[in-house]
Amino acid sequence: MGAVMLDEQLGEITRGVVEIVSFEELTKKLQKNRPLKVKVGFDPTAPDIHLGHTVVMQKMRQFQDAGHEVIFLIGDFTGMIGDPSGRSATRPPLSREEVLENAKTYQAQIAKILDPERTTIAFNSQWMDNMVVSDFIKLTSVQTVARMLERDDFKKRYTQNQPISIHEFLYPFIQGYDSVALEADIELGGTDQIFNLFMGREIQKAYGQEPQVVMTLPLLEGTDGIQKMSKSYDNYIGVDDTPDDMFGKVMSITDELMWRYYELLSSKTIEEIERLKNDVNGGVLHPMDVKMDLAYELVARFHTSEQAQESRDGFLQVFRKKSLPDEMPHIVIDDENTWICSILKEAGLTGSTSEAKRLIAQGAVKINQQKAFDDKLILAKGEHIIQVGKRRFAQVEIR
RNA sequence: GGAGGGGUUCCCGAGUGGUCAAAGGGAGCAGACUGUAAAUCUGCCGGCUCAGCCUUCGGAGGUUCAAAUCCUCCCCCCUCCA
Repeated sequence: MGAVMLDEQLGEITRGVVEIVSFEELTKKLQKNRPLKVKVGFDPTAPDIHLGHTVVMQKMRQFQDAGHEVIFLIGDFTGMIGDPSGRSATRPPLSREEVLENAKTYQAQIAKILDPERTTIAFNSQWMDNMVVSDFIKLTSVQTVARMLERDDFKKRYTQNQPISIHEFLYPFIQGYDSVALEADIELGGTDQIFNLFMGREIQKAYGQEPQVVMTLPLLEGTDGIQKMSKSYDNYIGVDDTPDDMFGKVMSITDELMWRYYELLSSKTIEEIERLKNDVNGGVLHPMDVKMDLAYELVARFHTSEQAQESRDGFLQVFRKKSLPDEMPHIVIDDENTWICSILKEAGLTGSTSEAKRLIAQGAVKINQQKAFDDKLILAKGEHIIQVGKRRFAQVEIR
């Protein structure tokens, strides 16, 4: 590899990265002129890949394109024990079948970003299942309790009298040992993974391996704009979300957050994004239009540009012209005396009949474009369009 | 093993016998205003064909006309001591 190619590769690979430990080591590894093993771990309990994941996956893709080997490591071993990191709610352990099922879902979804031909999917149960206790104790001797308590979330919980169970201490060792088993050259992760990533280095050194280079990537905030995007906070946009959902969710983020999404998700360059920002601030461009472009780009990436076009049209129709969408769920009610609140619940427009009743009282329900205030209403036979709030629609047929 | 503190509705957190489906905040939802948003204001925020009823305050029993609140046993968490 020549000096020019190396520089080019370094530039691309380090773009958008928060921290690299260390740049010198990375350079040396790249000069080895062999495909490097790039490891990234994923949790098997939440098989839905969302935009937050794609930040690191995009980076994986760049490594692939540069000819390196990417290992998509599924932490099924820990998943089968039951990772308690949600603190109060101990997650139920997954069975082997469930893990495999989730892995399949992963495989289907990662194909949207990674090159499946050049992606190795690995499971850490492959080496962890057979580790004997004496070996495991030896592994844990690499680190001290004081060092473990330095970790941010442990420290926080410890000082706030929150429980920390022993096995939570153990997970970083397993993750670190995964790097030994895989002989990882590089490990990528979100900035919240720093501790675990460094653990990999320590453990590799203890096992006589050259320590992996650690690269952290920014965490994407969820649609609430506050917490990191995560399924458990219900603030995520999944790559498998329907085009309309995805478009709508992107449009619902704040103008402020939109720029963060541009930076971390869009294929636009920093300069282009700056120009957009200036134009919006200067009143040349409308923030809504800029947001729609982002929504379009993302839907087009994870679905198709045709679908992105359709979603945009549908969005404009519903929100700008305040007319009805072309397509909506269709449900059939066989009993013509069905209570309106039950219909709302059956159609999935509300979570319960109680909620339906409340929403009607608040004027949130429209039947055939007319606000309905009577929760005793009985719909006549035939087709009705029911709307709840701004974006929930259903076509109901009473027989 | 000992002493003390604690487990409340999605989250945080008040509540020590009736006025408690349970203060307050957050999140969420809806209405108004907008640009679909943000900010702001307002309302809702366990379920049920619903002016009534049913199920909730770690679990199981008990006392009482009446319990999240009192008693008994159990489970879990935290701190200090051993």
